[in-house]
Amino acid sequence: MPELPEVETIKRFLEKAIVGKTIKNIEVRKAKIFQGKPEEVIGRKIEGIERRGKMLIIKLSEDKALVVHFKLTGQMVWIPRAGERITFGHPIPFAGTELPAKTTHVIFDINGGKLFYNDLRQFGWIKVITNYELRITDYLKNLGPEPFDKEFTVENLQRIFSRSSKPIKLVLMDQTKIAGVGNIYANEALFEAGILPTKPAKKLRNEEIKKLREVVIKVLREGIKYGGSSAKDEAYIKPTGEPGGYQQHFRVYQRAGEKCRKCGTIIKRINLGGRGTFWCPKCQK
DNA sequence: CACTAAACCTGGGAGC
DNA sequence: TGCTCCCAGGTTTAGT
Repeated sequence: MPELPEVETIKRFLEKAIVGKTIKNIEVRKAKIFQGKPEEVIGRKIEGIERRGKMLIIKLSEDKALVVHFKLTGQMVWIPRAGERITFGHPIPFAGTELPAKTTHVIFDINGGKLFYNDLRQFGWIKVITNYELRITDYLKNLGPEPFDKEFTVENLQRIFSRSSKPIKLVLMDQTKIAGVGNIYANEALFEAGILPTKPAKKLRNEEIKKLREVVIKVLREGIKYGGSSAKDEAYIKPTGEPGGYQQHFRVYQRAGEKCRKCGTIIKRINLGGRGTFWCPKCQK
């Protein structure tokens, strides 16, 4: 799912919707998704929402936090309590259906409304951890730099790329090297940079690395601006229940057989590292 | 060590 | 209708 822009969209919404409120109850409908004890969370106040890579972190009072990974099809939908004044967003109950849906696996009862965790393919998870574990736990500690942070420099990327002969697309998507870039934004960034997805990372010229850094930031910002990508209904939607809009702007992703928006050449598709990989044979070298 | 395929799940859509 | 196959915003693990 959700890559950096989608998780960031969820983060920004939840900051407005639930920070300062208290978790009154949790209903766990699928035990493997909620990893921890509900009683360690019930009664705690939501103090802040953070994002690291593709993970959402909900900071709670008394040294606890929830870490959420949405994987491919995780969603969080906020439904305000009846009568609750809605000051932003326009909640649509899950594209017209009632919540909980059959894909709803965890329900947070929060004063002011309910937060639903839906996940069609059930790959995602929610972990309850302490702030200490937040600092040392490997799935957070081993992440590479955030594309919007100051460590995301050309020099760092030169070092990272020079050490790998793997296709550049696989390196872009390696979370231990760069945090938050997934299949959609890797495909889109490589098109914008004019670089073949299969080009070995160590063969990128300095000019290409400089350009790639810029367009990674650019496509992620665009994704956030449009509220993320909702290429399919059952995967990512915004916490309001509405789809994101970035799929309208895809340059190559899932456009195999269609014309390149820049030059008209037919977009190609191959399987690279088990993932659909799309590119324009004329614009990307 | 590097690379690939399978696993975890539930669909939607195309083709026959 | 229905069957088979491929596809899907991610990551880990087993196998070569």
